[in-house]
Amino acid sequence: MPKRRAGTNDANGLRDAEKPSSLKNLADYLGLAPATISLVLNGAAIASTISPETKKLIFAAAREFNYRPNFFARCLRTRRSFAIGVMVPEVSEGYNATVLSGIEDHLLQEGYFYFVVSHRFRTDLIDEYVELFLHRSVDGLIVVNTPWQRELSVPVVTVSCHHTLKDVPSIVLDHHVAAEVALKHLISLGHNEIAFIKGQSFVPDTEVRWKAIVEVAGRLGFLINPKLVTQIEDNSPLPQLGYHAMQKLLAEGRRPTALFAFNDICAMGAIRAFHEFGLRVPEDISVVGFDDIVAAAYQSPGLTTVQQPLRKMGRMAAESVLRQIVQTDEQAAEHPPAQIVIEPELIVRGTTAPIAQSKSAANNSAKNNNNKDSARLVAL
Amino acid sequence: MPKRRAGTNDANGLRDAEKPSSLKNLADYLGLAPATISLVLNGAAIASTISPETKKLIFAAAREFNYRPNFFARCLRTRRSFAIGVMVPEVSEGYNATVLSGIEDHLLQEGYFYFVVSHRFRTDLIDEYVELFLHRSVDGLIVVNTPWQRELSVPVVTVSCHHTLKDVPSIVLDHHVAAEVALKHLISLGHNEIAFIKGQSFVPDTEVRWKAIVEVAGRLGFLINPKLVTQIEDNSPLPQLGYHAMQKLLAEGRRPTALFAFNDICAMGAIRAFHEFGLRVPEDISVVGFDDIVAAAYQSPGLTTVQQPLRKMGRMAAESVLRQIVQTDEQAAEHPPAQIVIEPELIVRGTTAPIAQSKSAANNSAKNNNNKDSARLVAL
DNA sequence: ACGATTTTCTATATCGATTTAGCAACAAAT
DNA sequence: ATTTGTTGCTAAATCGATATAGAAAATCGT
Repeated sequence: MPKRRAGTNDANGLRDAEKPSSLKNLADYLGLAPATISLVLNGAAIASTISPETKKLIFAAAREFNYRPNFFARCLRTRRSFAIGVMVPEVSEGYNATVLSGIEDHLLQEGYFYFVVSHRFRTDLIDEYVELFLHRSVDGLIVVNTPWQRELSVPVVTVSCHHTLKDVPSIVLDHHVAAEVALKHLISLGHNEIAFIKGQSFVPDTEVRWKAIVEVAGRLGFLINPKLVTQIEDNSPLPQLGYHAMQKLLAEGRRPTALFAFNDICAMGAIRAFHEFGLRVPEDISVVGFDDIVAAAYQSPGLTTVQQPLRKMGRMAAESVLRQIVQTDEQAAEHPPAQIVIEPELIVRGTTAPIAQSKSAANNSAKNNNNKDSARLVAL
Repeated sequence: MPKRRAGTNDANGLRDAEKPSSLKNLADYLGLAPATISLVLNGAAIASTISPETKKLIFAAAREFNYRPNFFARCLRTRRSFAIGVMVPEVSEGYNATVLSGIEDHLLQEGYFYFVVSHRFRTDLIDEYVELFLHRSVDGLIVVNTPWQRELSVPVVTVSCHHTLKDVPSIVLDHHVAAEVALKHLISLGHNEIAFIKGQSFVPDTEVRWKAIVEVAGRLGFLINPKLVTQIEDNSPLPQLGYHAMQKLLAEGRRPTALFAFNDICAMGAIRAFHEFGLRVPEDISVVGFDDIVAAAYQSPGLTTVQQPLRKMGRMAAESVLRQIVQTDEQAAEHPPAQIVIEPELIVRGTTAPIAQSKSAANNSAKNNNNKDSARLVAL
């Protein structure tokens, strides 16, 4: 049984008992060794040999003084920071922000914090930030929507990066399913002159998605007209990209009956271009976006789009890094990390309609609920 | 001059010279004391007494072995973490994400990282996260768009929190100017039946903004019709809020000629409601949003809105915390922290038009460039 | 030639925890 | 009465840097 000294007995003065915020002070106060307290508070195996009364006293004192072990001291000793580095092209972009929120959900719930950096597709920054992360001893890394080919000394998980590394798990969308639901939807509405906007070449999804579209089109017997395929190139999330792409196409005299855009943002820009050419959406031209960022539902009419469950993807990435981190500690390479393929879903809203629809309604939003399609219908 | 030992001489074996990643190893390699190296690499004042040749050797070795002081050891000793905690209601929401990107810009540039947490307006989470931040020894805190009344032991800066704390600097919008530009714009277009959507009561901007509107309306001699004022209450960033508010209003038989919404998101929801009631925007009803989130420009027609320079506000917040942090080290309370008031700007796009405009154009986007108004005109 | 400086570095305590090896005291077993 | 085993704890060595007081060697002044 430890002999507790009154706080006022302490050489340093009266109110000493009021501030044992370090382990040492707490130990002094309780008349125990720091080691004992640490052992008990951390629930170490050996703590089972400590007498229950002592434990009770320790817990009581810890609570009384609201003792929290110094984070850095602990990190230094245990080599764990309980921090994850997250790399995105840009925080303020809807896609990344939504993935982030999924990541955050899980990490905070598990007691981890995360650092965010935005590289804006500058490869020098990507490398630099990796170094900074390692220097901060993050316990793991989540890389979102970023060209990536590195294995690191800490666990890494990627989201939509399409790398070829064996030991880096990745979360990716099933782009074949995506292409299939979108094309089938448009084809079933009677569209055969479909324009496509491809993503920027530095965006990892671009190539994979386009290959999937080409492959699926072939399988469905749909002919892609190369004249209707455009690619955006600037590094900017702005709808100008889609706007200019479609302006150019229309100026060339092309008149597609539908558009399948690389993402919702350029779909919105494209719609603006259509309006300026006097084309109504969806009466004159149907538009399918990609991602289902929050703004997609805000549009009127709401944007029909291929939904990526971004939040879920972020959450899965977080789960995967944490799993690897714990695994490293316990049984290394037990479950080999794998690629996780996510199924997208077509969200049919107001920007798609059968070809050559009657020219009536400007008030269209309530109408297309009749679309018979395998897809889920979403009110707003 | 230090006598350098060859790495292979070392007791531990051959390739020892290849891994002096700790100060001690580096010291062994150079035949110097750790203290010497630390002093030199940190450019301490006393390092000026160290011979230039030795310094050169130290720098060379540090570069050769890519030496980086262990972050935690350093934090433990210096009581600085070079990390800032950032608290937002929700990362994935456009407003916060944009502020975040401004914060990030400046922090990373200055060698700081940041942790993000989303509290979703749960006051218990707000308190809990503050504790976690303090436990992680963040050097400062940036609190965005969050009810806040605490002073802490570390520097805090708030963005749009409207607290009354003397020593916590805050970045806020000038809501009087905001109300003025918006109301003047609508009034100059001939609107006198203006509907208002107020924000949720738990959002700090709500009350301040509404008071400003009332005050400015009075000054302009504009009569606010209480029957046209609605308030959203759910905690959800979704446009449903604006949608339902306007649905209800229209169902009651009210027919405002314009709407000034609390934010862009509910403006978009409101527009959806107008469409369903067969009202065209802007021909039948004008809409002014607030914030100018990225999606506002994507709409067609583009949303006329009061722009908050969110990114800049984030950047200023970051500048302010860092200033305080450095100040604490040097001359405490030299420049007393202040409230920084930011001027908003009206961005006129396509959702506002003169009252009783001819019913022509569905194709309206290029039109309103003729609006003579003090506001900036934005193409897309 | 001897103390006083200056130059150039070093020893050591510290930051605050974790963790392993092991000590003391007493009970049980032989 | 000695060995063996428990029970209940502690000492001391880390983790890797920083910072202060001061030591050893070289230079200088007289």
